[in-house]
Amino acid sequence: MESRRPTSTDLAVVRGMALFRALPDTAFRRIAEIVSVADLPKGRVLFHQGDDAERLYGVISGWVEVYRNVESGDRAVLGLFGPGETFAEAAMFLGGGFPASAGTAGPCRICMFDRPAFERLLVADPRLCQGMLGSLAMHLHRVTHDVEQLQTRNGRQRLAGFLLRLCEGRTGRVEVTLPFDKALIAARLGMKPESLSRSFAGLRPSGVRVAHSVVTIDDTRRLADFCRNGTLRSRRSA
Amino acid sequence: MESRRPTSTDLAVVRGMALFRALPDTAFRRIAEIVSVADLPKGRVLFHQGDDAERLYGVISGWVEVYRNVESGDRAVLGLFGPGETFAEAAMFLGGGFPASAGTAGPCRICMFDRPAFERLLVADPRLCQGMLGSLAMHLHRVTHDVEQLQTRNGRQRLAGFLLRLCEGRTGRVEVTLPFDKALIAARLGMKPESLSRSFAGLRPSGVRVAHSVVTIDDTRRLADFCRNGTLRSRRSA
DNA sequence: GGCCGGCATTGACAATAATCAAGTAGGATT
DNA sequence: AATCCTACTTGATTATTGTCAATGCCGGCC
Repeated sequence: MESRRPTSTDLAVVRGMALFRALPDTAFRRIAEIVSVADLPKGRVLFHQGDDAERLYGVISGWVEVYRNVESGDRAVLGLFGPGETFAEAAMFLGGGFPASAGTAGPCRICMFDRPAFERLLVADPRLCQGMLGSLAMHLHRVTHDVEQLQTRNGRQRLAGFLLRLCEGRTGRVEVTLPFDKALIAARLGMKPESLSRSFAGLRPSGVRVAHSVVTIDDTRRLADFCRNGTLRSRRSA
Repeated sequence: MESRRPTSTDLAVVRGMALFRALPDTAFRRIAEIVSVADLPKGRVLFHQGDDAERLYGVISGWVEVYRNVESGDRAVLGLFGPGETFAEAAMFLGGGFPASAGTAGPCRICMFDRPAFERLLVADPRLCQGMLGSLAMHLHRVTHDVEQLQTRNGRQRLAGFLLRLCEGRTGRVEVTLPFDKALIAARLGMKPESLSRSFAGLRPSGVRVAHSVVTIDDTRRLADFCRNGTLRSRRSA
């Protein structure tokens, strides 16, 4: 993988990462010295599960997919990471092999920190340590949220939740563009592509229409309601 | 909740927790000074989601259940913690409210660390910080594993995996005792109690028999095989 | 012992999702 | 324009799970 020094625009993104946000400028300068970036096309593998975890990664632009191949042959998508997000912190911290694989879900620019250099900074700066704790805690929350979704919601509801997160706070009538392939979305939501198609169809009564990769949501509140209560009936609750 | 000072046996368990394992004795003495323990009956709530995260918890003996109540009325069990394990680290570190609730899954003895005192030690000792990072990383792995299971395996397979973990390395013909209610196991595996019953029934052909809370596994290898490959057919793979 | 209550199982059915097999629609290539 | 390819959709069928209702089983309690 051909890597190069970061531009100042790249550095601006790195500066905003949860890991480094709390650092004072002087400490961040050390970080800036050890980061390298690379532009990658879609479908490139960053690391395989089992590889030595010798790097920490971050996304400058585009999306990265973290997944595991299970023995039975299929793939569990554990996370999708976008601009400003870091991943593989835990693996790098624990050392040993990566517990999962990662690859690009589209063309993207990533940044990397070599383990030895990063670790030197980590032990030397308690604030970086705090940042690392914060990052891990956030990842933990996110994954925990996935467990909750998988345990308590059906496919349609999980898709509704996914679409609503794409809205990023906008409400009412919203049009969003799916940031990656539907097959990947399906895997991310823990279902097969066929089921995703049918789930989209099942959301039509809740005001969701799809054309190519553009999704129109008539009313985010209505969709949020469906996400919670399942079918269109309103009764039921604890 | 009536709490008291830890006995030396309690402290031995605390000493072995991943959070503190790497600390030298002198540093651990500080920890020992701020820990308190409490004996609780089954069904006691430790904290509710939303409560101020003012404590870090650990289990001395028994089992604690961490769960979330979702709007639609049902409950997602996010984790079960046994002797020597800590939980709520992330919440305590991030501050704010607990993202989930916790309660005892049976009679148990827990230990607690108040946030202000613990945080003072945390910022003062990089090794404690490392321990915290290690703990969070482990939790992250565990939860990630749950996502993988939920995404790629059906109920029977997840139950098989659960039983195998109860075997703790023993192989061949093994007899295990379920450490808590079946309703809780069901919730933990992301299914309804009825489905758990049927899953147990479905594992009979793979050499699993249940009586009360005692499960007999004819051959762990056979069960592990089922856990991977699903049905009893042997074909298929990547 | 007989009664009661909680947990657990079973049965019948509906809902949800996987599987297998065609089909369709774009986009790129030639 | 004809083609090919890939991503996606749809249809038919089976497998898996949830739901609701009924029952069984065991332990505590009178």
